[in-house]
Amino acid sequence: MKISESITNKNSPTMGDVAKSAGVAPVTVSRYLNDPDLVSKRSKEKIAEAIRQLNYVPHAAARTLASKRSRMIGSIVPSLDSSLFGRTIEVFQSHISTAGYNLILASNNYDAEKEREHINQMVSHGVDALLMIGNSRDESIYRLLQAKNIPYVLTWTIDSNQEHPCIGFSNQEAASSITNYLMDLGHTKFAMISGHIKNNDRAYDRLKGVRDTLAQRGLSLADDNFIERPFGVEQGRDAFRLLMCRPNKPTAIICGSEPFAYGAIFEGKKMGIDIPKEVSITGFDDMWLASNITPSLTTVRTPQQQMGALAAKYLIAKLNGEEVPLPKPLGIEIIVRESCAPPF
Amino acid sequence: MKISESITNKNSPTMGDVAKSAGVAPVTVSRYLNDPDLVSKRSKEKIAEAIRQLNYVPHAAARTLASKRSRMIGSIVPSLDSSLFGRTIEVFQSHISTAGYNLILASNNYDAEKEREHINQMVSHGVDALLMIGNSRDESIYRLLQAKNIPYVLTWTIDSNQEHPCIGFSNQEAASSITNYLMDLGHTKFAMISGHIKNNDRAYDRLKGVRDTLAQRGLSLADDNFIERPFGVEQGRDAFRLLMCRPNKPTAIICGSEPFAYGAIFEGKKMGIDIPKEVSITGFDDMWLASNITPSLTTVRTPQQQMGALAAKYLIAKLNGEEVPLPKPLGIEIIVRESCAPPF
DNA sequence: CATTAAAATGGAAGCGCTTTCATTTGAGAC
DNA sequence: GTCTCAAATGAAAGCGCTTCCATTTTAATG
Repeated sequence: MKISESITNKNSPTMGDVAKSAGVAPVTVSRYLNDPDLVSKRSKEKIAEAIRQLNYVPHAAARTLASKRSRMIGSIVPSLDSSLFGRTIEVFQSHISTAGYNLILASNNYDAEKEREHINQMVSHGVDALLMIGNSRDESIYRLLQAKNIPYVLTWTIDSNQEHPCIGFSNQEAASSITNYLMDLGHTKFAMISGHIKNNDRAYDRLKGVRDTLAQRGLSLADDNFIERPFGVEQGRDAFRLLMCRPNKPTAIICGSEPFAYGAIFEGKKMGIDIPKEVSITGFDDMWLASNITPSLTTVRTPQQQMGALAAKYLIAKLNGEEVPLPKPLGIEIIVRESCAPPF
Repeated sequence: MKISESITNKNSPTMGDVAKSAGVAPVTVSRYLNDPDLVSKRSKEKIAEAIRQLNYVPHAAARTLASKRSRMIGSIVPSLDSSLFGRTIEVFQSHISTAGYNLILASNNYDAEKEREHINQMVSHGVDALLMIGNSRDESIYRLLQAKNIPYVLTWTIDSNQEHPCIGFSNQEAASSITNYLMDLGHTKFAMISGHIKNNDRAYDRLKGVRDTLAQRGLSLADDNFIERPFGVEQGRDAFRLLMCRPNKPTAIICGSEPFAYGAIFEGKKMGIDIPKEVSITGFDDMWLASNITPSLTTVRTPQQQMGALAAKYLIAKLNGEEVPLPKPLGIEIIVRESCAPPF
């Protein structure tokens, strides 16, 4: 598309202007834009020329109002501070953009009330579909979306009740796998560093996965070995120090989010604690640092980009009126590296 | 705001419905929404009640069409893959959200043509303002925005010609500072790992900063000591290996982007090259790893979040019709850590 | 060349809101 | 009570597009 200079004063040219200039009716221009097959070759050429000359840009709000389709898809993420959701969103945006949709994005800083407000605003803006992270939100939000007939999809989670379409993986299973892996190595004294459980089903499920799996072999997570913190490397450092200064140290620390694990490893180095000899550390997500850090991090690889791509495909298919099967949970994978060893 | 269930069928309630239910004219409801001071207390109460009962959500597209204000602000970033722009955007979004604006976001993957398309779409969507990164784009884009009277701001850059409002810092000066710092340490054999220069004024300016500053002391950057790569840790590793396998190794490597520096440090460890004894490494941006990595990274701290906040403030003031002075360049700061030392 | 169906086009209504301008209402001053 | 001015309200137009339905044109066929 070319952007040229012939823009008149304040007022942008409208479809009517294009029509006049091309010698056709406005409705023909509309068809040219929305379904070119309905327009003759001759008209097509004249219209194309007029559009170029006038530098016409269709008025999306008017289209939305008339057609009840905004060609916008909304998304609310908990944070853009790490690249975690950024990677999902980037892929998502790229896919929907190819299909002619725009992304309207908000970050809610892990605040449920803010999320609700953002969703409301997005509904008001007439988003055609919505991508959300996780499944910790009020029922009324889903009801609103259903009432307004807005397709939506939840990522980073699965919905065991099959009530909502999810493109994600089982956080519980993932946590379970990594717990089993550590128990297989011989660990019995566990700790977990986790994000805040409240309003965060991912964190909650991971905790549950750890607890249940431990229980299956008669173990448990002592209350003071479960540390809740806001996400971040520094918080991981703090938690690690707290844990390792205790008389009864854990031999394995499961981190519910990767930055915690990085923090633990950094702090271990500073404290002169050998990882994995003295304590094993696991991460969650497999971000780029995991393979580069020393010791490299044993972690769970989550399908960050795949979720973005599949979520986009799902929603677009839905918007095209196709019958889409409820997506299946995605697989996760334990990436074994150097940060874990049998307890000494 | 409460989201309740009483939504009728397909059709959402309109302002007319609210008006009827409240026993006032639609226009009064409009005033209630846009300028409540104009409405009597009695009407206010009735309208509030009606809105709650009907679960009315204003139709943003209709508002946009009628008022010529979309309450959306657009932004195009080169990438969301690292958290670099994510942090700026997160703060930006949070600020504009407080002022009642929504963010419409696209990532263009460092592709100029994609950016142009996205801008066009955003203009079409009637964004009230636009945030862009850097200053490498066709003049016609600026002309379009000016013609449409859409305020915009460029971040991560300054505009020496004062043609465009920028909230940023001088990449050239920043690069110059770090080069001087290294020269002061005694280095004479320099290399640089940089992102692709084309369509990236930030990368270009940093290179220029290095070259010019070197030249001031009679030094220069040998052509094959300048390595251009896509951004990323792996690329940093590759470039580092390439550089350090040469007969005539550099003693200082300036990285135009932080992930390159991380890659260099990781690869240095793998190759058994001592940083900073054998070679000094500098980064650019001061992301969270810089202080945690071993050796910790001497780098330039860029005001990532400040730019987001100031850009939001600037645009909102502009949209409120206030006279806003052209923002001044932001300061940068060299953060000295462990990754640099005098050449041996 | 008439006939018919399909392709291409146009007219008009209306999406849900804001804007402009006109009118009504209320409060205070004399 | 009457007058005045401000506050509060309303009626109507119209933002730029799409949708629905009707009409015209074209191409295909006997």
